Amino acid sequence: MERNEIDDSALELIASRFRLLAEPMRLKILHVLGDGEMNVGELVAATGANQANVSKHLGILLDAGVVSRRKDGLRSNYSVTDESIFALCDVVCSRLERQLDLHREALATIRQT
Amino acid sequence: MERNEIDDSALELIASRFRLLAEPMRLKILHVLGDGEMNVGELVAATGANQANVSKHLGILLDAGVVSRRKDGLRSNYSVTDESIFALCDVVCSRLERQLDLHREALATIRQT
DNA sequence: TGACTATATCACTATATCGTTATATAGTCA
DNA sequence: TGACTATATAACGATATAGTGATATAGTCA
Repeated sequence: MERNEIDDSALELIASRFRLLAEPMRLKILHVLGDGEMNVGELVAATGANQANVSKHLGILLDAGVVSRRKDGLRSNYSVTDESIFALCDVVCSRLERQLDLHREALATIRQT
Repeated sequence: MERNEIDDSALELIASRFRLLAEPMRLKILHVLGDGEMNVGELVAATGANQANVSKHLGILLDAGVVSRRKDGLRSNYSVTDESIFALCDVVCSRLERQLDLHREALATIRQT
């Protein structure tokens, strides 16, 4: 492997991590789970989504190792184990806010000329 | 809007930011652009991808405000304007490395028992 | 045991988007 | 002007995946 060349499988790995967060519903689930452990029923109520859909997304997050599952009788309790998720969202939010600020400034500048 | 409820359009905005980085080819282009401004031909050579494909991805990155374009005659020179991209990749890479370490440790533990 | 409940999974449709070929656009230079 | 070049765009097939209704699975409790 050449220096400064990037391994395609590494790229795919990184991309798949971002793909995980590229769905609004998964972001919503993770945000809700930020308050602490919750079972599927509670998540369905909190997100307003279909039970099958919530379960599917939880399965995807579980496979990726972002959340963990604690079974208790009929219930499945999920919680976030990968806190770096929140760091990523913070970076994105800050950047988006800054971008909006810049646009606002640009508009103001145009108006006053 | 309720407190602690998240606006769906905000979720979509954040998700779209992650979606931008959820493609190996775009990550490759951004990584190459990390070394400095480059035109499309150079990027085609550096990535080994099809010209139409590189142009399309550059267009997407441009629309998102992640890169900027400086036209010079026939050439289009692109450069990264949103450095937060690299911060995001760093967080993901660190986390992936850590996850691999944990798996390695787990395997080692099993072996020695 | 049998009715009931919570969750996971299956099968399916709808949609988004990647990569590609062909072509349009626009700048350069003889 | 006309041939040539660099980039952007259009059109299209292939693939991935989100959301949904139906159903399987497995635990609970009378």
